[in-house]
Amino acid sequence: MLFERELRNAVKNALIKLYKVDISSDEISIQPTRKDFEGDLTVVVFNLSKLAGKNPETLGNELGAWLVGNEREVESFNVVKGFLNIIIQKEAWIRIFTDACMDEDYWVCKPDLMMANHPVLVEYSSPNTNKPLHLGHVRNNLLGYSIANLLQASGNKVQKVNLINDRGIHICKSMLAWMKQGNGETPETTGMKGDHLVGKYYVAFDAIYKAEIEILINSGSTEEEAKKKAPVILEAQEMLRKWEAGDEETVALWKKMNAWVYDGFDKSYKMLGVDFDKFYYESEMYLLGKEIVQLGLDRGVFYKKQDGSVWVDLTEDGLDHKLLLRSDGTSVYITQDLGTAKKRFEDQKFSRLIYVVGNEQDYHFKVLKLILKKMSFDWADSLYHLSYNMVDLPSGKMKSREGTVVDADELMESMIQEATRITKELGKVDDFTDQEANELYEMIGMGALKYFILKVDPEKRMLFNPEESIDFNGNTGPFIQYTYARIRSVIRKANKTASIKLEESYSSADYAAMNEKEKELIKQMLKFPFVLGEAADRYSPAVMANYVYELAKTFNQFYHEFPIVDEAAIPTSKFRLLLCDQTSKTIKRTMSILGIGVPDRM
RNA sequence: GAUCCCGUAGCUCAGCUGGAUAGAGCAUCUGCCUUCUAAGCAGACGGUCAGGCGUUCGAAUCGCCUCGGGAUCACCA
Repeated sequence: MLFERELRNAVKNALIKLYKVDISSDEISIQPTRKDFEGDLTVVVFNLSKLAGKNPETLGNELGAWLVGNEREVESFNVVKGFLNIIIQKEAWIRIFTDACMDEDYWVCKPDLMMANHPVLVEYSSPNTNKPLHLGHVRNNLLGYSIANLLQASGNKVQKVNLINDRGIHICKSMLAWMKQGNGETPETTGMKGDHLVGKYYVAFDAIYKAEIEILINSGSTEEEAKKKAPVILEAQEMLRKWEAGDEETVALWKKMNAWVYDGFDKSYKMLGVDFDKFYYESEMYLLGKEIVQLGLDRGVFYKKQDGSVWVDLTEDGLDHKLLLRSDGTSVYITQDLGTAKKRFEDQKFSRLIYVVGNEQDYHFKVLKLILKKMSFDWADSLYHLSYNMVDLPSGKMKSREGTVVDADELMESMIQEATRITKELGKVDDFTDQEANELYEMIGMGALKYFILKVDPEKRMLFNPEESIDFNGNTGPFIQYTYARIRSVIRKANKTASIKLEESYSSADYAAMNEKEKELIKQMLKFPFVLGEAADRYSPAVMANYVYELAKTFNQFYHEFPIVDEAAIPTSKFRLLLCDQTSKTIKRTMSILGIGVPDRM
């Protein structure tokens, strides 16, 4: 935090000078002063009072007096119940703020050139190609995209990658059902989005499957047997074998239906505003696992059973034995991930590899990392599983097969419709062209959705109630967008006057009578790089979301209380205009990390 | 059964490596548009921070236990 380090050192010196007590500076606790007290920074003196042999009250007063006498920027102090509140000179705040306004580097972390050849890989989205995206994927995509932005903004070179699960039994199920019931339907003939069309047949497969299971059960099979013996599942498995054998017809159908899905995903990604630097396909990666299995066997980390299956013993790490290769020689899920990780390191020499994957796979990634460490790849420690929690409905967990999923496309559509309705009702777009208005509806609707999801800490499970629409008032995306538009509007107004308009440079001597709200705004803006750092460390866009909300809120209070453009008070107006401009920039910058756009008018 | 995550206002969520009287929004109620956008501002109401024990000058935060919710532990992915 601003001034924190300086104050820490000053307190350390004071303790030496006053009491001959020398302690390490991180034993000194400094925090921003709470709102209800006067001050900028607060030194907690309880633990110091023991060392100095003074009671907290006396120590606070003596320390405060010393700081005022010896530190130029400390203006005054007060002591309340063992808390030493320090007041920093207004001039210092203004000077630092105006300097920061003219210094891009304050707000943007320059990329570290040393690390340019060691990018951070962020893997996210990673959908299956048998059904459209749902709300869970939305959280994944928004988080992944935003975290990539976050890391980039804090100086990393970032590569966004999407590992598409395009092969396996699930896609065979859709293919099979389409062959049986599709009558040659395509996205073109039906007008359906490709991913939804394929999803329709995935559901159709399940219906056939269930019906067959029931018949088998009625004719005396147990449920377990029936699930294994149903003709349609056997057909799907046969299809998978054909696919692996490269059967032309099967591969052609697979390519055709996957292409439909990709076309659909493209549209959803575009609407979500997310993108990728590179796509990987499991169909191209799944064989990589075998190499690593051989390597593990060579190194004696893995072992082979009689039946030919390959395992790793993790019991000494408190886990179990884990299968790495089936007895028939085919690879399992984790085998692919092992191979893929190794290949990625060889190709990219990443400094970090971040997997944005739901917390139901915590165990998987724990094992993945552990195995790589056992194989003594030193980059294994650079793997990080960004484990986010589920989105729940009031009825509980979303389940594809029970039809209780919230479809991503429908959700986005309904958000935009809601934005349209409210915007029209408020009469905000009477002078907009149709195109401008539509762009605005989309920006607001998507802003509401994205903010709603991103403001929640990734580790926490969150609840979405489809019955209640997402708010547009209060702690929401539109509130922040509105604040931005409001500021831009003020600046447009000021720029019409010759005397106040926004200028390139600003001399800090113009305004000394800064009020409390102005100071609060300045403090919040100067906090930006610290907040960014914290958000990046914690991989948490929620930190940025909560920050920008606080900033917007503070601005609105300031806006309400003080006139900005006033030709009878030009120096004040100019200073306030600078505050406005910088607030809007900070809002825009933060929102863009969240992947949310802000409008000039709304 | 074992392991991991979570439990803060009626609802949805903040609360950083322990610090002052636990904060927002929504909902309910009350004010404020003839001055820069009322998607706003100000106020009221609302809490045994799941419960207990412990560590500490100080615990929503750290440790242990109990209760409640969820996830994972496949020759599935």
